[in-house]
Amino acid sequence: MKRQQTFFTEYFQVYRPVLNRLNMLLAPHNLFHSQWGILKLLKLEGEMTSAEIALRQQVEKPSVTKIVQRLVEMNLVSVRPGTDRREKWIGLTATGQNTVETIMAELEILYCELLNGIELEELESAIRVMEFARKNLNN
Amino acid sequence: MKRQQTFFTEYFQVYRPVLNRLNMLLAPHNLFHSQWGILKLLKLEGEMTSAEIALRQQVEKPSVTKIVQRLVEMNLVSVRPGTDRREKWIGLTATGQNTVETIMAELEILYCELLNGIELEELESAIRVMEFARKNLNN
DNA sequence: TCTCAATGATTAGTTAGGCTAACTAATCAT
DNA sequence: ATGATTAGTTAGCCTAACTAATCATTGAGA
Repeated sequence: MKRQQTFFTEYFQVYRPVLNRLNMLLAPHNLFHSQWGILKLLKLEGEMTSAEIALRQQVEKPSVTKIVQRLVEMNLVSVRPGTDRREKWIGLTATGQNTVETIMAELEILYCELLNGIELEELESAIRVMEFARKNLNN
Repeated sequence: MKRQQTFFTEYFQVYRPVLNRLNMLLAPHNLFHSQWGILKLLKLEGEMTSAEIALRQQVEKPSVTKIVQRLVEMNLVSVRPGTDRREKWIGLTATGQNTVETIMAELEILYCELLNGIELEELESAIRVMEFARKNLNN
């Protein structure tokens, strides 16, 4: 088997375990993985429209609508109309900011634990490989 | 942001694109990602029981039951009773073997394309990092 | 030997989170 | 002004996961 195949085999093999662990960490906050994905995006990049979230998360717009509605109900994000009145700008509430920061701190611990003992240089290589694949996929 | 966090951020960010691409490749074979996961497992490791598939794929047993039922309907896997009559051994049919081989060949091309230009040494690093994380997660 | 807890698998029912198709509302370009 | 495009939503479907409960079989101990 080619090493490229080994890479993706390993990639998929580690996905469920890491997802399960992530969901365990999110459960006390009543959040699921995809909700967290959007919250983190809004934290890192500030408010944006549904369409942009969809693009960034590589899902269709209706999927975003549904998740954002839940996040609004939970008072983690809020929506304000844009000057282009078709647009709705979605951003974190104060509660949302706090929640994201708390979870990020918890995640940092988890992630460091999981990779504790890995050489930094290897980590950088791994990051580069995945960035590379993602750029290739976007074309 | 710590590099460990960057790693996992990048890891999750590449998941949807790569999954979408994989599903595109699987669609002509009328397969979905989770079905493919089980088919590949059976190809690499030979026949096994539902319980073992569940363990290996890190999902609950009822999830396996449902997917295997579909694969049996599609004549890709078959089930034979074990000497312990509670057990059912699940394995690829001849058709299943062929299908898996075909898809593996297609995937090899895709995977090599996606990583074309990456140094082999970097690839090895990335594989090691993910293996390492997976082992850590299993404890 | 008989009982009963443990194990393997299934059934039933629920949920998140994807999708497409079809829609409304607003904007833009002729 | 009007036709096309864009942003977002709604409705309805599907996959793929989950839990709880059930059935059948096994094996170990009284």
